Amino acid sequence: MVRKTKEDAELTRLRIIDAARAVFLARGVSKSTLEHIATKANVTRGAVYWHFKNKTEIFHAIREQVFLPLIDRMDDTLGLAIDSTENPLTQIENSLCHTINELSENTEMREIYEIMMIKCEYVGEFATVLHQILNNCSSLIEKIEIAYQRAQTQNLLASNLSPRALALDTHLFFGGLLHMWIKDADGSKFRYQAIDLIKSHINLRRK
Amino acid sequence: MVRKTKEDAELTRLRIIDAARAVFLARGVSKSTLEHIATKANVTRGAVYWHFKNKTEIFHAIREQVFLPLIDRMDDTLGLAIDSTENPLTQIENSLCHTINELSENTEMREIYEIMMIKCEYVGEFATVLHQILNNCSSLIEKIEIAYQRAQTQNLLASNLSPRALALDTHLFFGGLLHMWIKDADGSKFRYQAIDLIKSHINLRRK
DNA sequence: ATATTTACATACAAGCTTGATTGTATATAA
DNA sequence: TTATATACAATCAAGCTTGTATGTAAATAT
Repeated sequence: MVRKTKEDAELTRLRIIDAARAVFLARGVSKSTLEHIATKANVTRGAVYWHFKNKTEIFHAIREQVFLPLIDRMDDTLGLAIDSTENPLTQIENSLCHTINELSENTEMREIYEIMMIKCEYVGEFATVLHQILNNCSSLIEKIEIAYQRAQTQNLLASNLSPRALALDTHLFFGGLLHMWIKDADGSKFRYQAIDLIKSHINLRRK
Repeated sequence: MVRKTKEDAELTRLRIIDAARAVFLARGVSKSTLEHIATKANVTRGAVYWHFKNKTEIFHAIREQVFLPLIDRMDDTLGLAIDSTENPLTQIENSLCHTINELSENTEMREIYEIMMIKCEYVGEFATVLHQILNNCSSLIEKIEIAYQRAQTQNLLASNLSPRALALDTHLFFGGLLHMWIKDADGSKFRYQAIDLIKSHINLRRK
């Protein structure tokens, strides 16, 4: 039997993506072969080539699985809905903690982050991804800044630093935390205290 | 003419390392060939294999060029000499700014950082490097913590966060900054304001 | 009912990379 | 002065990847 129904085909597409994620994680993107991926997905390279043009396309498919929903969720957790009533600083804290908790519980997301951060070389055609990352950062910073502006308006801030500066500092802190969280695979250095680190970071700003 | 004097041989070794740095930067470590490196260094693969066992050894040679001196310099700039009289917070600030300035001026160092951060896949034999990175971080954090302890003793701190928590926050901030600084190749997002970001970060702690 | 896609599997050609081997001219040690 | 180790260059065999081309059976359209 060869030809499958459309639903079956979509399943094999997902199986290929899942397989690619496992293979990328284990061998790194560059040293992962379409044959590796196909074998892991219990198909042949023919199937892979049918669904994807090449390895790069699979990579982007994996990336989109996690990073497309990411931005939207940020809006929620950062309380950017206008009628939000909670302490903005607490909202920032919760938003960051929420991401860490997601990473802890969501294996798929954790693996994708790990691939993007330490199992991938941003060179050639992958260099464009860097620009996407930079742009994501910009929009994230803006959203954090808005929250800090609300905090400032409500006279909740301990320092007289601008919301912009606070947002940049928070973003860089969290970027660093994510990197360390991922690299600290056994959890002994950063993972176990990530939530505390976030709370300290925010407490430093509370009046 | 083939056989060179010892000094000549050492020069070709350095030429190979320099070439490897350029090739790694341009093509990523995984897709860099010993042939690429040899050609760039104006030698044959025979010379490369004479000086290095394989690509991994070249990688480590490049890494040691920058990261071995790094730890020592940190001791200086962080003012860990006991007779240091300057404001500890200013010393931390200067230390971080000094690293950024080094990255700006020292092409070699900047390229090596870029290779290690976004042109290399930490998998297989490279995974051990992750542990080295984690350990480096630990010692760095300790040194920053000592400086914050001095600041606390001198009653210079605005918050009542522990020196440990402040050091971790600073380290994560700076790690994030380094990553963004490297990724922001055209300098429009982070590089141009890196020094200001550091000063804001430290000012947040000043009484 | 037949024609035509679809969703793969199989086969093939080409290039690339690696490691090993061999060759060799020259420093350097004895 | 001679022997040997050094610092490479050149060659070779083997395997691995990739892209493409072709085959094919079943689903779907007509």
